[in-house]
Amino acid sequence: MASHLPDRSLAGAPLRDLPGAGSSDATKERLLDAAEELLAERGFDGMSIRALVARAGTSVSSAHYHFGSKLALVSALFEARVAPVNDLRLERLDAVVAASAPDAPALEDVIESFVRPSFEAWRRAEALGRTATPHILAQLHVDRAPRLDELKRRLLEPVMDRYLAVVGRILTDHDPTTLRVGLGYVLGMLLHTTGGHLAPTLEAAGLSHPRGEESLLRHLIAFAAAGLRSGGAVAGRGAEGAS
Amino acid sequence: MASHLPDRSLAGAPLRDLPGAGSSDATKERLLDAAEELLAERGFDGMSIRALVARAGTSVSSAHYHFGSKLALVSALFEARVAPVNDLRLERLDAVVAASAPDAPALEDVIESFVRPSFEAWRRAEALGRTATPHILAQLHVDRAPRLDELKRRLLEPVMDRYLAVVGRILTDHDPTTLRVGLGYVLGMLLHTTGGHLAPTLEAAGLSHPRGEESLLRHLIAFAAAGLRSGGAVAGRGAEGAS
DNA sequence: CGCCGCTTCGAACGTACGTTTGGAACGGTC
DNA sequence: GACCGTTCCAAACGTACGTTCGAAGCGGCG
Repeated sequence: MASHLPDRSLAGAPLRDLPGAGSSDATKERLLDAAEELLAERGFDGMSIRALVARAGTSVSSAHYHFGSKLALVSALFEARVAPVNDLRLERLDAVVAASAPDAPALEDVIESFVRPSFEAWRRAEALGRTATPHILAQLHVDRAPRLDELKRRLLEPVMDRYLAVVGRILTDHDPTTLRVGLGYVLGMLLHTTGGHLAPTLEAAGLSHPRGEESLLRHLIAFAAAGLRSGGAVAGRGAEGAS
Repeated sequence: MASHLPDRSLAGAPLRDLPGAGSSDATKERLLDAAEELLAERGFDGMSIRALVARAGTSVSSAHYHFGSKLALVSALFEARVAPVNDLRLERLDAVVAASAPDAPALEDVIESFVRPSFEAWRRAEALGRTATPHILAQLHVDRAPRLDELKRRLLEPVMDRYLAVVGRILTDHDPTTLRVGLGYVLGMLLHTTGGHLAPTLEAAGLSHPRGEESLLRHLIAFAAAGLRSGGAVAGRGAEGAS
C-alpha cells in the first residue's frame, strides 16, 4: 500500500487561497467559532465534537477532515485566536519602547501594551455576540493536562520573556524572580478580568461593558503598576546572590 | 409494633459516629482524596468515576453509594476542602479586626488573613504528598458550567462580602465597586499562585517551596496592598453617568 | 465527456462513560 | 439464631464519546 501515497499531509497548501475554493475556509472558521464558544462553556473534555458540529452546521466527519482530531482542532483554535493578540502586544510594546527614546518607557505604558490587546479582543468579540473569546485563555491557563503544555509554552513564554526584559529595565532594583512572579500576578489579574468573573460585580454597579471597560482597564493598569513597584522581593534577596 | 417505624430516611444519622462504624468514613475519605487529585489533574469532565475508584481502591458502586452522583461527590469535596480554609480566613480576620481596637486594622494584616490560610493548606497538602489541593480551587473558579454555580456562590461570596466590609473601612476613599474589583484581583493573584503556575519560575530561581513560601507570601501581600491602595477607580465615581 | 482532487455526509466502529441493579459479607440488636 | 441496616462489589444498563469508512456531490481540466 505504500507505493505512491499522495503525501497531502506535508504539502497541499498552496492552492488554498484560490478564488474557487473558498468554501473550505468558511467551514473551518465556523468550526473554530463553535469550538470557541463550547470550549469556554464546557472546557476541553466537556466539549463534544457532536455538539460542536451541530453548532457549526456541519458534520462530524467534516471536523475530522479539516483538523484531524479534537486536540488538533483546539490547538488550531488557540493558535488562531491567541497568537494575533500576542502579536499585537509585542507590536505595541515595541512602539512604547521606541517612543521613549533611549530612556526606559513608563511602567504604565508597558502594562497597557500588555492588557489593552486583551480588552480590545474582548470588545471585538462581544460586538460579534461572542462573549466567550477571552475565557478560552483562562481555560488554557488552568488546564493542567499535558496535552496543551507545548501550546501554552509556545504562546505564552516568548511574550513573557520580552516583557520581563523591558520591565527589568524600568524596575532596576527588582531581581528577575520577583519580576517574573509579579508579571504572573498581572496575568492572573487579567485572566480573572477577561474570564468574566467581574461581570456580576460590574453589572451590579450599573455599568455595562462598553462603558465600564475603559475605566476598568485604567484601574487594572494602576493596580498592576503599584503592585509591581511595591518593595517586596520573592527571595530574601536576589536568588543566591547572583542578582 | 407497626406504630413506630424507624424512619431512617429522615433521621438515621445519630449513630454514624459510633466507634464500630468507622470503615465507612475511611472509604469516603479515600474517595475524596482521589477525587481531589484527579479533579486537579483532569477537571470535572476529564475525571472519570472509574479512574477515581481505581485510585481509591474501591468499586464504582461504592462511590455512588456514598455520594449518590459524581456531581455530589465533587460538591462534597469542595465543601470538605475549602470550607475549612474559609473558616480559618474569617477567624483570623476577626482576630485582626479585634486586635486593632476601635481603629481599622492595617491593610496588610487583612490581606494576610485572606491569603495565608491558602498557603497553609497548600503546605499541609504538600507535606502529605498531595500537590493537587490548591489547584481544585482554580478549577472551581474557572469552571463556567452552571452545575457548580450554587457551590461557588455559597463558598466564596460570604467571605468576599466580609472582606469588602473590612477593607472599605480602611480605604475610605474607594467606592465599593472599585474595592470589589480589587479584591477580585487579589483572588486572581492568589489562585494564580496556589494553582501552581509560579512553580516553574520559583524552581528556576533555585528556591523550593518550603523556603520560597514565606517570602512569596509577603511579596503577594505587598503587591496586593499596593494595588488596592492605588488611586484608580473603576467607574468615574459611584455608578451612574453623572460625570 | 471522463477523470481527479477537494469537500461533505450518514452510518458505523470500538470504547468509555455515569448510573443502576441484585446480592454478598459484616456487625449489632432483639 | 433470625433479623436489620450498613457497606461493599461484579456485572450489566443505556448513552455518548472520538474516530473511521465508503460513497456521494462538485468544480476544473485533459
